[in-house]
Amino acid sequence: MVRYAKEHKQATRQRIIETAGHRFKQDGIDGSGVSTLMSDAGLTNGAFYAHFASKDDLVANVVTDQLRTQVARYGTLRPGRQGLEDLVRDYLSPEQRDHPGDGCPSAALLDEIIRCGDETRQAYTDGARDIVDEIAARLTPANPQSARGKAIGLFTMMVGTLQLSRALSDQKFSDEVLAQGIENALSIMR
Amino acid sequence: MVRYAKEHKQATRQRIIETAGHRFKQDGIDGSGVSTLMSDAGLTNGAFYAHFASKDDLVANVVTDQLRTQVARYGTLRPGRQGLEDLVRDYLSPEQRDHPGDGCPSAALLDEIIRCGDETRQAYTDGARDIVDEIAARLTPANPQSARGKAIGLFTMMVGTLQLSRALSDQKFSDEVLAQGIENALSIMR
DNA sequence: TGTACATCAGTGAACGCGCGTTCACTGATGTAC
DNA sequence: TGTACATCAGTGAACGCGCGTTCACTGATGTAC
Repeated sequence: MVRYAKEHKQATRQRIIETAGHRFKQDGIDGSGVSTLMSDAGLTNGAFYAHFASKDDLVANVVTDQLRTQVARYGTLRPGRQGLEDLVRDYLSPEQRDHPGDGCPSAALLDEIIRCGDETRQAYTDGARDIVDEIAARLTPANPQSARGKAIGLFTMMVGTLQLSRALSDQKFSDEVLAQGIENALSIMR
Repeated sequence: MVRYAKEHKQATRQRIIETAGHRFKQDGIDGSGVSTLMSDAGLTNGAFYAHFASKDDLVANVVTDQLRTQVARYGTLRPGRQGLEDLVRDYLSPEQRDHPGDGCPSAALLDEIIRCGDETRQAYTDGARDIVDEIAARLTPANPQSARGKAIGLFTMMVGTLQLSRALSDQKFSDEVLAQGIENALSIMR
């Protein structure tokens, strides 16, 4: 009765979501056509609508997936503040800046998510909440209230710093922004 | 010999640049078509190419204009840290969040500028330098080195905070992000 | 074991649409005489 | 003072193109007997 392994279509769908995530972060959501996205996944454009109701539907799924991946990173870090410090140094590195496709979805897509539909913004909101919680949990057991405020500050500053460093065409200035970003992040954590 | 006042065409050009700035910040650069931009300025699409070589050319001019306007705001503030504090409170207000068309070009366009051509990114880089200088100048006469680092941190955090607050579909969370953003900004200034 | 059939993930051409851009034209204006 | 002309900011229809989406079809697979 089942001609293909029952995981087959699911796996294809997941592959589309992941390759689309990479492409969206690199070229933008508006800048990535459905044909390109499918070609990235080794398929042709026509198959798209067997997996998603619309491009918007894909976008919402990609945002969910990207933020889940982002949250999952926290599980792989050293415990407590040390792990957070590692994350900051990696996040605000020239490698991250120069490879947006492999990096943080917030830095790459935040502006575009603002103009997306409810489903996508809801998906982003849920993911952002989880990230803030993860950061806050590492900043304290002592004072949860201030930890949460600092977590928001740390997150927003890291996102803004990475974006600014990517926009600057003067590499020296860009490097300075990244380096100062690390200093400022560590200072917020203190 | 001159059929129209010699400032006439210049004034029209400036009007296009300003109305386009508003539209870009509201709907995005990719999301704003040339016909819409011209209609905003009270003209029809055909006249566009009498003023600009291409849409890219307009974008570069808009970015220059927007950042110049942003820098000019600093001249209207109370002197020193007090003026900066006023700016922070205004910048991270629900009004700013809910009216991107009238607000900060960095928060609204940074992601898209990253994917623009050299001319636009150069225009942004020059403007960002001026803004960082303005902020740094207000943070100190005492220690210029650390003031510059703090200025970068303040700027990036404000941009990231405004973007995040706009993306969140949960208003309570969004309000929290803005309020904490003010706390965090004042803390960096200290 | 072999053959006819049902399933369905994926194909690829086609659709209407809005984009950035071009261009022949208009019509209000100031100049020439 | 009046008329023919040159200028040029702006008009609006048209262009090719790539977008998101649709759809009739293919062909590899497992099932039935």
